[in-house]
Amino acid sequence: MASAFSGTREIPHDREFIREGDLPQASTLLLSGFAARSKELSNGKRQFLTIHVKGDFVDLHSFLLKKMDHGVVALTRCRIAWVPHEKLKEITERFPNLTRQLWLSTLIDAAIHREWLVSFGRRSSLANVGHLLCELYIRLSVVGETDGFQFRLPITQGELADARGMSVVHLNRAIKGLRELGLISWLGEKVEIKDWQGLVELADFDASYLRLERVNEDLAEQMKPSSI
Amino acid sequence: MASAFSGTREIPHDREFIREGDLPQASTLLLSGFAARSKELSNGKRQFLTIHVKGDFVDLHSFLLKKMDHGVVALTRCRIAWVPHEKLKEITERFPNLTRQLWLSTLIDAAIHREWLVSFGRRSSLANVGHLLCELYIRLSVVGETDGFQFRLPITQGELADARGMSVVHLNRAIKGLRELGLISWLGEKVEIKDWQGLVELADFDASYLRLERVNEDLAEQMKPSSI
DNA sequence: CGTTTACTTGAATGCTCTCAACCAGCGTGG
DNA sequence: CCACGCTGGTTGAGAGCATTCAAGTAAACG
Repeated sequence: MASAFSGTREIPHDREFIREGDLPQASTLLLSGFAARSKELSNGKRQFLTIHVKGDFVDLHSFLLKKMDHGVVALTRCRIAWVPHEKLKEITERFPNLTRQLWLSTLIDAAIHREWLVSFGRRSSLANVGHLLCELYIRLSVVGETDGFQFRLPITQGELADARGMSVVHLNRAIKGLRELGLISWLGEKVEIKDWQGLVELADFDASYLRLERVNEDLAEQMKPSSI
Repeated sequence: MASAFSGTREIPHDREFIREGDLPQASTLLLSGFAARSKELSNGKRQFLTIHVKGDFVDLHSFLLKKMDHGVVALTRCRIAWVPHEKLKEITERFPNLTRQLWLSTLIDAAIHREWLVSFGRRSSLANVGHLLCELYIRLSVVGETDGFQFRLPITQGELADARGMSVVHLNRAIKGLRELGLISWLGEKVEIKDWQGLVELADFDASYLRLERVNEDLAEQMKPSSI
């Protein structure tokens, strides 16, 4: 067979295309657009757990975890492809190398979770927001979605607030603070980091947790050709 | 060979036995005691990322992530065993089933991270602390370290504060609050959950993310006998 | 004993949230 | 074409939450 992926699909903006409690039979790769893993509390509050960009597996973990402990929502229109779990199982039986890369990809997700935990628990609100911008900048640049220090971030402040565990108002003021420090500019969907070094210091950002070796791209590459 | 584990060691209380930046050549299993993954900021603040109990792999992810993005500190005296990464590699080459179980174990770590993210971002301080108590209660009961609704938690409030992303004083008041609601009692190291249902509701706790199938124990079991 | 560590409490400060209002841009229907 | 309603961004104000500083208590230890 030519590819591990079994199909492709468009997801409209704002659709929660994977739901908490689901038992997916396939794992989903984000081909384009932005998505977020999301968890809701019984009081209606929402917390995002990761923001996904082009090239990310959004629920590779469901292959072994079976039941989704969170949903995945399309923050923009998204294009996705998917790999049946059966195929993943076959990969783990026959291709140890690729298996380790898939495993690694989920480990990087966990490393991102850990940085977020530090942001939520111990960073100031400016540093918290700044850290996310650093993370997104690096991840987007790896997949060729940046232009110098600029990138498109088609996400509302309400969504960003859910990604940072704060209220919209407070998030807005944090952005204002970063602007006033001359660290960033933000017009519509266009974000520009005006002072990378300054932002990195403010946010205590160290990119090494992201493993810039283009893991996900390599992954998609390996699963595409007739190697499987 | 008889076992994937290549040795055993005692770690004294309070020792950070794995450090951020390390490149471990082996992964560590906690045989007894409590440990915490820990990250420090340049301003000196500390954030714990998980609390580990008997039976947990504390740095299985270092097998593929190579470089530790956080340290691991012994909260009590600990007994550990370790598996060389070489051995893990061999396992991934020859034992797909065991490989998936190891992978799963790291996925459960990530699921715990996600619950903590929700706690930090969107739960009240009482619910945040309550949620950790629920989590620890379940995890300890799985490894036979509970007695009814009681368990030993030999961890200071300062450490608990680092695990919840709050100040000691505030953590202390949250515990006081839980006590006053009649949900728990806490004398020295003895914690008792007086009203499990009430605590679960307050904390919005759903244990399914922990995968109670005793994953880690099964794992240790499989790696012990002469199957490898 | 005297010292140390951990827990507890009070008080003041500062951070963050909610509520509320206002503005700008955009699409729609009259 | 324009008025209208909608969504998203921005700001002010007050209330409530969480932090820090400081002090006091209690148990553990040499």
